[in-house]
Amino acid sequence: MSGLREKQKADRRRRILEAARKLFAKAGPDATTIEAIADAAGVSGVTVHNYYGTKSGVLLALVAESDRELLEKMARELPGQSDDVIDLARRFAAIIRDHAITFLDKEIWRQVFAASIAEANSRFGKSYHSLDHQLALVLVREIEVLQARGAVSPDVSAYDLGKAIFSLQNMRFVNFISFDEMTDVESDAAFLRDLRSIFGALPPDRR
Amino acid sequence: MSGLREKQKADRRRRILEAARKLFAKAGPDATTIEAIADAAGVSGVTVHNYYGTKSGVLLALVAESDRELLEKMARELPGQSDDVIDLARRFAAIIRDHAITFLDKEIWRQVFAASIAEANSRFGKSYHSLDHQLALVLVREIEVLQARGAVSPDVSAYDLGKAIFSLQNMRFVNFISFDEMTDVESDAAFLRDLRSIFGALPPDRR
DNA sequence: AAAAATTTTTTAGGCAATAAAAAATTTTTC
DNA sequence: GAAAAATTTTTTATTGCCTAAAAAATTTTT
Repeated sequence: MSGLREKQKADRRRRILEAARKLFAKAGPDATTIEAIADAAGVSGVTVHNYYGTKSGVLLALVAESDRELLEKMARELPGQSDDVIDLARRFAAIIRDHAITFLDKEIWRQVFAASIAEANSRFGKSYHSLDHQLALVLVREIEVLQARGAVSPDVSAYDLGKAIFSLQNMRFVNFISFDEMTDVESDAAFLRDLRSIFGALPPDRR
Repeated sequence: MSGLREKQKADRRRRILEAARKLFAKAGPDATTIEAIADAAGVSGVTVHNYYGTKSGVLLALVAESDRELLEKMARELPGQSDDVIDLARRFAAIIRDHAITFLDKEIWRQVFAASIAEANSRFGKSYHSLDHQLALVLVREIEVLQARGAVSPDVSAYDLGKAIFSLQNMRFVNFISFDEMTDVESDAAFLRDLRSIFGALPPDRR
C-alpha cells in the first residue's frame, strides 16, 4: 500500500519549503506570493494551500526547521556554563535572540509569533509549540544540575521553574522583536531586571 | 481653524467602531466584512481602511475601549485584597481572565493578541501596548503597598517586579486563550506553580 | 463667492484563501 | 496487464482584504 504516492508528497513538501526559503530570504514573505512559491516548487498555488494552509503556515513550517537547529545549538552551548540560575536564564535568552536575529529579521519574527498564536490549533502551530516545549526542557535539565549543586532550592520543581523562566524569557523575546530599535544589550539588561526582582522578591522570613 | 472637520472625523470613528461592535458580536470578526461595517457606519469601505488600517486594527481599537473598563475594574477590585505577592498576582490574573472571557471568546482573543504583536508599531498596536502598561502599573502600586508592609523585600524595585509578574501573567494568559479546553481553574493552578517555583527558587544563602 | 486645501468616494487591481468541478495519476482488482 | 476505483492535483470561479490613484465632494481660507 501507498509507496510512490507518499514519497511524492514528501517530495512536494520539501520542494515547497525549499522554494519558500529562497524566496522569503530574497524578498521577504510579504513580497513573495504563494503563486511564486508554487511555480518555483513546480506545483499549483492551490497545492501550496493544501499542504500548508496559509502563507503563515509555510513560514511557521520553515521556522520550525530552524528551531530544530536552535535546539541542537542550545543543547550544545548551554549545559555546564552557569553557576546560578540568573546567569543560566540570561545565556538561554541570549542564544535565542542570537539565533533569531541571524535567521530572520524582526518584522518577520513578529509575523511568526503572531501566526503561532493565531494558528495555535493548526498542525504547524502545534509543531511550533512543541519545539518551544523542548527548548524549555533543556532549561529544566540545567536547573536540575544547579539544584544538585545547591544553587537552586531543593523544594521547587525544576520543571515548573524551567517553564516559568521560559515564559519570562518568551515575553522578553516578544518585547525584543516588537521594537526594531531595541538592542541585544538592552534586552539582556531588561531581562536581568526581571530576574533579579522576581528572585529577590520575597524577604527571607516569608519563604 | 478646523472645527467641523475634526468633529465629523471623530463622529465617523465612533460610528465605525459602533457598527463593528454590533456586527462582531453578532457574527464574529471573520464573518463580518469591512464593507458591512462601512455600510452600517454610513461610510465607504476605503474610509474604514483609512481610519483603522486593517480589520484587526478595528478589532484592536474595540478591545482598547474594553481595556479601559478593565483598567477601572482592576483599580477598583485589586487594591487592598492581598497579604502576599502570590495572592496578588493570582487575583490580578483572575480579573483579567474573567474580563476577557466575558467580553470576547478565545478564538477572537487569539486574533487580538496576534494582531497586537504583528501590528505592534501601528497606532492601535501602540495604544493596546500602552493599556497593558497601565495595567501593570496597578500591580506595581499594590506591590509597593506590600513592600511597605514587609511582605516584599525592600531591596527590589517594585516597578521591575510588577512588570515581571505582568509578563509571567501575560504568557499564562496566552496559554489560557490558546486552548479552548483550558479552564479558569486550570490556568490559575498553572500560574500558581509558576509563582511558587520562581519565588522559591533561590535557597536562602544565595540571595 | 471663488479659490485652495482636505477628505471621502469611486475605480481598478493584486493577492490570499476557499470551494467545487475537472483532469491526471496512482493503486487496486480481476 | 488492462480496466476500475481511489486519491490527489489542477483548473476555474468567487469572496474579501488591502492598496493606489483619480475623481468627486466638502470644508476652510482668501
